[in-house]
Amino acid sequence: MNIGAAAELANLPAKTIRYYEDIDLVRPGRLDNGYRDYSESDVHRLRFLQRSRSLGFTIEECRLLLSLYDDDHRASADVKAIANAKIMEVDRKIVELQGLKATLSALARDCHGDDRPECPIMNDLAGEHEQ
Amino acid sequence: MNIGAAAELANLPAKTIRYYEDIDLVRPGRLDNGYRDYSESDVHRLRFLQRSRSLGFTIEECRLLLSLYDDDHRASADVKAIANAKIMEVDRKIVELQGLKATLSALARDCHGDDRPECPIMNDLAGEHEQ
DNA sequence: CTTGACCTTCCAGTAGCTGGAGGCCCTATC
DNA sequence: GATAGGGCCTCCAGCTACTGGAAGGTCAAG
Repeated sequence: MNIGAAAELANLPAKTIRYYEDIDLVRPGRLDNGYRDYSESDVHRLRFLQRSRSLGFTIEECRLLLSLYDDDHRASADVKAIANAKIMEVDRKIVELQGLKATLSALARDCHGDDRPECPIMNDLAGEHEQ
Repeated sequence: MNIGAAAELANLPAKTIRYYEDIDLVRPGRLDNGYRDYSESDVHRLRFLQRSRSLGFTIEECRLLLSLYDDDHRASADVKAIANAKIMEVDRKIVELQGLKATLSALARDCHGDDRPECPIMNDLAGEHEQ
């Protein structure tokens, strides 16, 4: 099948699929006219990629996950370890963003938000704070 | 003062400061030997930048904030609007990450994590799910 | 035969730096 | 005066994960 059809099935832009081929994540065949030709299993890999990307895994993590996907003798513990590492990473990010939000909210709360220049937010940014 | 001293005071790498000059966020003078020469007010701008960046503002938002910083007749409402927009953005991101975390946690919870290949995480990634 | 949709490759750009090469400047020490 | 070190300079490349666009080949329909 052509790249357009594969893109449809995998829910990925064709551009992205070509990119994935560039970085060796998927290797479709080629037709005589030069068009890429995707098999069912190629499409499975693409769907796997779009799902793992949408879950926040980086390309390199996806590469690792795909190799486990291909490995009949994998240990589910290895997969779980990757997932747990990602969960902790996501969690750190959440905490960081919550901190940001708290700081910004406190600043915004104290700002009159009128037509005068005086502004606690500006004061903070301008250095009225010791790191 | 030299870039090294400015970097120290602003808590930014010298490389980053040169980059900020490249994109016209700060314009230090030059000494006869070609070295950049930072004034107190340059350092204030740099500190402003590092603080706003650390609060999650993009470079373009920092540019806008700096222009308000320079504007004696600014309305604090304009600053507050920028902050509020950022808060909402951060909030959206938090919600997204919490969703990710929930999905990943559910998958990890159901995975035995032993030496056998069977794995609910892999099953999910492989498409045993209808979007 | 032409039109339009689809496919191809290749180049460039996004955000915000960061690393490194190659080379000049400055100060101190021998 | 020579040399060693550290700091400074510019310029180029690379990072992540695509995305847009140009220039051109292919295919099916009318």
